[in-house]
Amino acid sequence: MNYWLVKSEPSTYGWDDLVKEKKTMWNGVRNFQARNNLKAMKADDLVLFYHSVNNPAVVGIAKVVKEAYQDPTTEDANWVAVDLMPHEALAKPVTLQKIKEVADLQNIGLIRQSRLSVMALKPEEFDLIIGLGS
DNA sequence: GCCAACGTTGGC
DNA sequence: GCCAACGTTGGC
Repeated sequence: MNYWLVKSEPSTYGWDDLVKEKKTMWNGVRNFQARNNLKAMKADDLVLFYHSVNNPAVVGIAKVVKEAYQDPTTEDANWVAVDLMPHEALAKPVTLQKIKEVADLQNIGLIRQSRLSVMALKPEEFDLIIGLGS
């Protein structure tokens, strides 16, 4: 079991949209590092859902339902998509500000590489963030 | 709205 | 293959 974090701008596609749709195709990733992470996702892996730009915060937990396949929005075989569904909403959002206050979370991709849109989390990092949101 | 960080492109 | 220029992302 692996743990991940994906970012989305709520104005483009937010947690509420995912809950409403029950399932979404996570596509449009055009960055090699993020792509490699998408390819490494396995069914049932848990994915923190992070809102960027407006009130940046982790707002929910999603689950991988379909592993990487060719991104249907492009002919380019470099790019893949996965399918995600909502797993559990966090009782309260874990803000970026909060994450920055936790010493054990200073090494996650979110902090170190703020522009990466799909990143891996260690199990203990995942648990810490879930703990902050419950 | 601004600016820093970073990825990508293109000239040489 | 290097590096400057440029575009995009995301925090503030």
